[in-house]
Amino acid sequence: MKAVIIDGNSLLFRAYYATSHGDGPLMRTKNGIPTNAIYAFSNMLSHILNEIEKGDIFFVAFDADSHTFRKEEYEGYKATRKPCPEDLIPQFPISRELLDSLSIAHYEEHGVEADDIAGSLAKKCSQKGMDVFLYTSDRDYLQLIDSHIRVVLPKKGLSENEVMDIEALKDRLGLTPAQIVDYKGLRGDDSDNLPGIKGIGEKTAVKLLQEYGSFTSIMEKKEEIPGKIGEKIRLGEKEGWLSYRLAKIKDDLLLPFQEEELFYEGYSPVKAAAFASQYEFRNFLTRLPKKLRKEEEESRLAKPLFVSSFTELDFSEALSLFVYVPKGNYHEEDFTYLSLSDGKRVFTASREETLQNPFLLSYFAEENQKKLVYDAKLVTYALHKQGIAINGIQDDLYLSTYLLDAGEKKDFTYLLEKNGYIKPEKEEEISAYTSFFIGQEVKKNAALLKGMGMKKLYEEIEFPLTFVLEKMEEEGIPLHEEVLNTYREEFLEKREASKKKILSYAKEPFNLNSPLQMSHFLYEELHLESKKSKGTSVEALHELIDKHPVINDILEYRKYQKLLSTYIDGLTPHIASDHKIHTYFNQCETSTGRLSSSSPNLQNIGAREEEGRLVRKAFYYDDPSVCFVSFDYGQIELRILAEMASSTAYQKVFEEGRDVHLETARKIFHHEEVTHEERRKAKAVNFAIIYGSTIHGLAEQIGVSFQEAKDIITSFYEAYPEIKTFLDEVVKKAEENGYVETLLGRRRYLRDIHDASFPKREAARRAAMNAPIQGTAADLIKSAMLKVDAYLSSLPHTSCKMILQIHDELIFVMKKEEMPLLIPEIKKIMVSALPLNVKLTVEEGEGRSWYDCKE
DNA sequence: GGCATCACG
DNA sequence: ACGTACGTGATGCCG
Repeated sequence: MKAVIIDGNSLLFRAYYATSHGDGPLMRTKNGIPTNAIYAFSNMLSHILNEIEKGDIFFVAFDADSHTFRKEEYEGYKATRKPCPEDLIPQFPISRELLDSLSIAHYEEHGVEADDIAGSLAKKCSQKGMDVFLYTSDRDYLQLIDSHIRVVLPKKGLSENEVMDIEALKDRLGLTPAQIVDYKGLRGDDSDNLPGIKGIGEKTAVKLLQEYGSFTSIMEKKEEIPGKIGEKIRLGEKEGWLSYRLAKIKDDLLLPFQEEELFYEGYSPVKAAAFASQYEFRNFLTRLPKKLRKEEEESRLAKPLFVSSFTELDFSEALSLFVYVPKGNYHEEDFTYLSLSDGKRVFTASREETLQNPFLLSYFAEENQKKLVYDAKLVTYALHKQGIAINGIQDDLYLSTYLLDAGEKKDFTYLLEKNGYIKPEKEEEISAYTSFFIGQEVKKNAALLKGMGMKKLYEEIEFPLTFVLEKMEEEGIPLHEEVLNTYREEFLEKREASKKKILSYAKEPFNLNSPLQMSHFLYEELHLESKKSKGTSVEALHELIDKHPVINDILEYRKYQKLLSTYIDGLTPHIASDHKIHTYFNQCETSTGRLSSSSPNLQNIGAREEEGRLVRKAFYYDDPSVCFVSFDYGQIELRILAEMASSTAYQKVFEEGRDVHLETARKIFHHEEVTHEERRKAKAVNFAIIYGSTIHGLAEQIGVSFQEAKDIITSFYEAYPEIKTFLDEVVKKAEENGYVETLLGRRRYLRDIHDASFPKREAARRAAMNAPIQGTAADLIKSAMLKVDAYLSSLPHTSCKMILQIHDELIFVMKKEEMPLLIPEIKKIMVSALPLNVKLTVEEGEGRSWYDCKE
């Protein structure tokens, strides 16, 4: 049998320094609690756990505090130690939580040190014939070694250890275990501030011990020892004895427990999961050995009661419903399984079984039967796809998990594992287990969201919005393939012409799509040079534009290649059998609260350049009386900045309907008459402010010197001082709380805000400044979408549908005859979607195709 | 699967 | 001494 005994303090210190940097710990939770030592310590523990069996002794000893019997006897004890690092202190109590979460025994006692506790236990275990392993980085422990006791010292990388037994000790130091104490009596110990005998160093100490055997026999024969050394011993006798006594680890403490109480019985995956979740250790659970899971816990967790009829479920409260679509592509693929659970029992049905079960179908349709789901948008779409009506969805675990921390993983297999469940393999099992735990997680999340001030954001914005997005995805947008085909011809021709020109400058043909080969062509073959960038990006190519005619051809080639690959060939396969594009509006993807769009992305269809914009001509309705109508907010992020910063001067610009970039230009250039160029620069300044840009970044962007950029920023903040105050406050908040928030309380955590690396920290600061602005703009348009949707739903006969959202823009399909009623109403709803002080404007455009919506 | 590039707000 | 605008998704190389 094995006994593993750990010096918790020693290993925590070791763990701390191994994972710290000049600037402090390398890890913190999103709330700023340092966790680096705990993390490394937990890795050590899981390492050890992988090497023990149930029934072995597993025990951790700690120092209770610094008042020990040694300190009592000798005031100088450990007096030369550096103070404990500030960021390690809060990790001591957490280390106890960690051990408790793994059901590992630990003990500390006022007045004695961890060594004494560990030493006393080790001796007892040794006497009982157990193999004892003492884990520590403190070499004092070497004195405890005997035929059963070994000391395990961590090596540099922490992943490797050095095991010291009697043999190894003799080999390495030439001493027996008992002589470790003798040695310290003679030599002293700098780290514990033990003086030893003055004038006796390493060499002399070892020599004396080899000659006389022990400290006590040296002292007995002190009068016989000749020369200077004898003199020194007699002179330093008192200090020697003191050091000898203090260096001796107690091995006869009376401990208030029996060894049998320390047998390791395994850990509870639930408790371990709760710890991992609280301190944000993502891989913690996966590193723990499965064989040490507590069985009763595992069975309680992993084995819901499977029932064969869904009528066996308890319907008195909301049921959890999970719908499994293999790759999540619910537009194209059918669901394979769905599961319902009341928290104890689980019922699973295949798609075929579902469709043949009329009781199940009527349960789905019933509004009064409340359902808790993971991804309500998917559930609704997947069921609608089979012609199944679904009502009464009350809560969405996917959405609430996203709101709690947009940066955290939230796919259901991850959540299953994180909560201590085994990782199911089969689709049917995944479905079953996920439905099984949705209920309890949804409740936990609701409480968390409430505590974090996001209850309203969840209940009144995100949750209802998911059904609006579902409708938009189902509705889709018509795309005419034959129009795309005409563009394909045109773009192909132009691309090939450019390709031919480029290759005429090259020695031999090469792959123009390869950045590597392209840069070889530019820099090696043509010997082009530029001051700054080395790559082949648009910016880099512009640097070279005057040096060689091929650059323009490359830019042309790139343009048509992009259009062809992404917007012509990329879009075509997404045209569904109804001749429409059904994009996915991802509601839980971005860190700021924006939506994103994928498969295909309809939020980045050409708009800035004419040829890219042409693609929009392929989006139109066959019925000529049906139009695209777009509404976009003007300078939404700048207005929100003015609002959040409470800058009345900046708000006034908008209130009076003035050109904001022109006004900024006047402020930063200090004159009324502004040139085109000055307005362009001012526009860049406004963006720079929103993006938290540095002076350097701005200088780079608008092509002025560092000093000029600095003056510009200074002038901007002189004109609008509240904006500087606001941005400073936001960064301060990020540093203090670990997160920033939008007007509606949406959070963004910035873990890198305390990072040791300067660039990472700076990036986090910029993100901190931008997130409240971009996120509040997202809050605003989401609120508008809900209100417009409610308005359209209130109209009994309208055929108008909201079909797209592009961050600051909403696009509708509308019958011409309805426009006079709907357009002003939608505008009104959008500009008043949230109660703000700053004035909002919405521009509207309409036309047969998407292209025609803007002039 | 990561990187470079480029489309959008 | 470091390297600089925020947020996305799709495509095509390359190892």
